[in-house]
Amino acid sequence: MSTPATPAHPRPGRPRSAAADAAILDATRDALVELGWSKLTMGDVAQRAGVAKTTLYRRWAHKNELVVDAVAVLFDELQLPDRGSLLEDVQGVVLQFAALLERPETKTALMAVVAESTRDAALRERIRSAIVDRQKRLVLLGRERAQARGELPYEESPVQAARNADLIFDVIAGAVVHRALVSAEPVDETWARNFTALLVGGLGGVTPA
Amino acid sequence: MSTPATPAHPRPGRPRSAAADAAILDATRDALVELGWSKLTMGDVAQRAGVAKTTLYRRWAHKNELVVDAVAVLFDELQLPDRGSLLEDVQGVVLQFAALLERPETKTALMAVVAESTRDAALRERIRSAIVDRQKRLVLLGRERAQARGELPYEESPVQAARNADLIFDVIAGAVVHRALVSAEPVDETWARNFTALLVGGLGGVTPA
Amino acid sequence: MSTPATPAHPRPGRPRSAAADAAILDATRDALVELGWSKLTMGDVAQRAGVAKTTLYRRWAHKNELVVDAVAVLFDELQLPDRGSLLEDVQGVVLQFAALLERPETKTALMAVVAESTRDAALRERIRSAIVDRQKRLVLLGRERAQARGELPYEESPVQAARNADLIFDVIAGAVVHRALVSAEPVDETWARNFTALLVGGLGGVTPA
Amino acid sequence: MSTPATPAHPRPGRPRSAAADAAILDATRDALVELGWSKLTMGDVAQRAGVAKTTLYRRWAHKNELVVDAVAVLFDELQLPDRGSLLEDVQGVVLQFAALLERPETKTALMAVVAESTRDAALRERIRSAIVDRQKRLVLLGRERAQARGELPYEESPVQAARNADLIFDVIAGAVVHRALVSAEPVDETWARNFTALLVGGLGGVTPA
DNA sequence: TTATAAGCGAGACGGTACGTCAGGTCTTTAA
DNA sequence: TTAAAGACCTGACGTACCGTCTCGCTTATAA
Repeated sequence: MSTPATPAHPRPGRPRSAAADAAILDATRDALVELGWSKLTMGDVAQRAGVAKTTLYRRWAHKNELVVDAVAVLFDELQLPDRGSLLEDVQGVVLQFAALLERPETKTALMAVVAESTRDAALRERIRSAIVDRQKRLVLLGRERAQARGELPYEESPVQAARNADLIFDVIAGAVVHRALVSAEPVDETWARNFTALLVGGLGGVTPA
Repeated sequence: MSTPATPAHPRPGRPRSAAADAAILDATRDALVELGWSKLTMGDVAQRAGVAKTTLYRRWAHKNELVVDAVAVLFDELQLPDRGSLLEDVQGVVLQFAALLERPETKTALMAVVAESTRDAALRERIRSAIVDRQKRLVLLGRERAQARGELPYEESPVQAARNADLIFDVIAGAVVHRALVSAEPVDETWARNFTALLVGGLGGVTPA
Repeated sequence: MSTPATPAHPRPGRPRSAAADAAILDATRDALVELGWSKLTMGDVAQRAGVAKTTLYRRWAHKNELVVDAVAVLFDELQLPDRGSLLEDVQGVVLQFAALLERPETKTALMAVVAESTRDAALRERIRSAIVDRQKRLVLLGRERAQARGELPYEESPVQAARNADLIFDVIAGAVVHRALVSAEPVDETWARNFTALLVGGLGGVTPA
Repeated sequence: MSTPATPAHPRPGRPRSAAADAAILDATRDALVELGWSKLTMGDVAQRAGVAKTTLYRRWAHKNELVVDAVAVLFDELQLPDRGSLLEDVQGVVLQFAALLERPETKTALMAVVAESTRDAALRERIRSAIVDRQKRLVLLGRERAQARGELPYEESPVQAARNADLIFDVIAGAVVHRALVSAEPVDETWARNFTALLVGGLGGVTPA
């Protein structure tokens, strides 16, 4: 997947088909929707993509890496619309994230690759760089806005700021994932409001609807 | 797995071996430690347990159900020691939960079965009844104590109380799981302290170490 | 199957059910008709007979012995009606034997147990005593009649007589079995006439229809 | 098993290994010798041949077809040496055939596949084309020679000639098989002489040693 | 009347082989 | 060198029967 933008000396032989790459990733998402993670097979993906198995393996050595790449792009669609207040901004991103987790591709794939990653450092790194770290931007942006609005104080040190962002990311992402996939309950407006209130106000100040 | 307490008329034929049940669950945990979820095979578990494959399949039709049952009992070890304050109680259970997730059996298995459950309602129900619902006791007990201590107000209605407990459970469990397995960062004393502070005080009152 | 007619001192305990014996043999024949030799299973026979597997195994240790016993009785139905001449007598028994081999029970079972017997001396002996030797009576009777009619000379010695009977038995039985099962062609009146002519007249005098 | 002589456009993909074919058939014969028909397993054959089970199943769907093909070639070794007279020629082929049936591969396999063929038309056809029909050449050649020598008359019609050959084939093959496998008695010089005398001279002219 | 002993139906049990399927690799021909 | 096609090896799958066992129960004879 490391294609140099301008190859100084183009490698000899037939060049790789860019169309194949796209077809494979599309086919992977389709297969995830239809079959789910555990019944998705490399042979089936190759067939859907109209590509030989060798072509697939030349690009992705393992099913889990293929799925991470196929799914990662979906997470980049998440946005943080400015809705005027920290509370509303968080609520908005929670609902967006929940909607993403409702899609069958992500629902079945995310936990599966995370599970695999507990025994595979390379996969863990790929998930982190392709998905997790990229989405921290939402937390950073949200905090910036809240600080600009005066809803949150500025951190005293960059280290503390980073640590803080990580913590908040784990809390928001973790809560939504747990509600949606483990508890298997809907993440609707009500839940999002209650969660946001808890997050902003803390246990002491909780006053759910 | 539903053995009536007092079978009025015991079923005919040779009864199932209780020893086999225990041996299989033990073997499953061992295999999880050594091989992880994805490399665990039914045949291997049977062999480790000194049991025929048919004996295993007679009890558990699928690998994921077997693993849920094998792992569920570990979650029952979680306890909520009374450490004097809500903050310290939460911190304590967070660290306990993190320690549990550090164990190779649970680390590799939990996310995997959750992933499978997204396409399998029966499995989802089994996870809920064997693991999730059983651990909500910790939230309920913690809240009770905090209310007795005057740290938290009493809920106005039972419905609200239940909804509230579910929310808090998702937040705590979700955050710890996300930190430990997705972000793959250690859940140590410092993190636990920061998280607890956030949970109790909310975003506004966050003052991490 | 060696139950003395009048047991001097009947063994203690509950006696074996004679009904079970009959039910098992009937069930075996039924199963042969429906399933054929290779798909017949001990468990299925037991079930058809309304009998536990243990009851079956207490009587017959192996499927092949059971089948020999179940089928042997059918061969005893063969008879040698006196049709007036050696030629016609042979012809008659050939057609009878062919009809027996057309029955699905025997067709599927006979060659199968013979095949098994090539590696199992005990089975070989059982086949010989339960089927083969019992049917030599037909040859002996036929020869007797032919000799009485003056169609055949009397043998010079008992040894030669026995050897001769064995040979003729092998030729008749072998030819019919080979035609019916190996060549898989019908043993009809025409064939029986031609075969009989060849057997009686020899290659030199063959004048088929 | 239908390999076109000159494939105009060779099929795409890796061609099947001819070495695998040979190794499998050899392994099958070895396994027949060591284990016999009923204990021969596809997995074991594959292992002996140093081939994956899938490779085996790609060529032979059933054990019985595999065995027919493995054994058929042995029957092609039968020859009809010119020993000067019809009587001696028949005697010679009888002994050869008996020797072939003494080999453990054929002894255990022949009756077994015939037994299976009673319920499987495709197998029946395979046996006929691979074994039975090919060996009728022996009868045809023997008759030709005898007719040239003036020992046998020429048939009046081709139909009659064919029918006659089939009959004689069934009688010879049937008698030898029955003697060797069903009666389980040796086919030695003496028996061969007696049988030949009976075949040529008929029951009336029988004068065994 | 009560042992004692075997038979019996039911079904669990440890095994072996089945035939299939998926993961990856290798070997063809064509581009 | 890549690509498509498909053969190949490996290893797990879940099932079917095997023949044995362990239950609770029945049915005989002998004490």
